[in-house]
Amino acid sequence: MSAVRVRFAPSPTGLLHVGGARTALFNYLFARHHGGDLVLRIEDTDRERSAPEFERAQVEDLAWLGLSFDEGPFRQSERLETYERAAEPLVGANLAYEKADEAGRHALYFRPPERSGSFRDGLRGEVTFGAVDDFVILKSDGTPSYNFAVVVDDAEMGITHVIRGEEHLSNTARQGLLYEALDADKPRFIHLGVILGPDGKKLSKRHGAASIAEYRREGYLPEALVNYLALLGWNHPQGKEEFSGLAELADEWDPSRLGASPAVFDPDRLLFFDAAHIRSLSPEELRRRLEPFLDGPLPHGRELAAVEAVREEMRTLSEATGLLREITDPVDPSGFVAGLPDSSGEVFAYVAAELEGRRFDGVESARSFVAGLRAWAKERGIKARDLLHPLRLALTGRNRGPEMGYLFAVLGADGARERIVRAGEARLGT
RNA sequence: GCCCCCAUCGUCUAGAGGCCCAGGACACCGCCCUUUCAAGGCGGCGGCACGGGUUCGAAUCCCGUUGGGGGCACCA
Repeated sequence: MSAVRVRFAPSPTGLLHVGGARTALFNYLFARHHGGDLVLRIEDTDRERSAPEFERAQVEDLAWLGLSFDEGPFRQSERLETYERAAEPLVGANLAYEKADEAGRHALYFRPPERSGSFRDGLRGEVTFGAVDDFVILKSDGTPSYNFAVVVDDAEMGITHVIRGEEHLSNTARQGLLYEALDADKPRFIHLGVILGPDGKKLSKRHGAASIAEYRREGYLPEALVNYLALLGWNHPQGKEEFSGLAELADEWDPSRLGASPAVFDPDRLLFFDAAHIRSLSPEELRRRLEPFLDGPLPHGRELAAVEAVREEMRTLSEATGLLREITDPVDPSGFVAGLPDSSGEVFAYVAAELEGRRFDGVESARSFVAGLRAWAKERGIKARDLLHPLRLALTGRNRGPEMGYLFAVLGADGARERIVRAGEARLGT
């Protein structure tokens, strides 16, 4: 059996979408699994709608996802003679004819010898069809039609497996007829179920953030998107659902686990995977990824502590700024001092004194400082709650947030002390 | 209208005749852990679209119905 060769063939008429990304991903994984090649082909035969910016943007998004190609990009717009040449034998065999429309434009039509037939789909078995009409193969502007260009290219490029969305099922009938007329070997076809929006219709711009670029901007991790998309129409033999990234997926990929049903895109589940992948990053790596999403520098000298402090709660990178602010925003103690327990005065005084001249060397040292405070409180007969909750309020003004150790580590001993002193003063003032 | 595809919890899915009065994950709810939120652990809610067959036995096979989706351009 010859080596596997697959392709991803987007048309540059818009941004890379979730559906396209998933098709690209499955082609990539299929190629990797079989040790074959993945070809990138740009289907830019629509002169009106195609634009180089879209091609660039899509290539960039694919790269961002980590999907690399072994060959290409090939552009159909640069292969026009190939299609013209391919059409000649069809004309000669009387299987193609020219016809003009009302506007006087002359296009070349294909007349299939048979109007029905069948092809084998990798996920559905034999698909039979009927009622194929004549269709255009060369448009009046000299560019090939989609169905013709695809067949000529897939044949010429030696594509062994065509993996694409199910919306192409009816095209495959036409293309099959073309392969036969051209006397070319048909590749194997695998049509993935379409991705649906929440309303059950094919996912599109109407459904909101459906472009990969947009997910990138919103701070989703490419590995999370890949993880989520991989599970749309595919599953792991042992039911494994969390994959660190493309490398692991490629290792565990098994094409026999593909399904043919449509799947509804679920933003909640994507978010879950994103949060999980964020939590699995090291503080250093997360800091690096966070860079473009922050609106200012991280607390100087305490950058990694800040990253760790928000890592647990973050679901997308863009949430980091807000979460960080919840720790570092200035605090106005007047709002909460009235509700503080009586022991707070003693707590604030003690902690402020303990903080004097101290330095935290990362999260661990802040944690052991907190452990010391706990021990002291226990000795003094102060409940952990009456120690930590007033402190949390003094430090951030909020009654929710990351564990206490992070707060000290992010604010620093001096910063924390200042806030505690002010809370203590505000308390006496009431 | 014509052609085609699909059909298990709200969603993603496991299930390739007995292991299933259907398992996992997301979401949701509750409990535990915890200074709090989140994470984590435990538990709950919730599904084989319907009708006929085939079979000792069907979520699993066949037929039909219904439902949903995709496609029928000189767009790809």
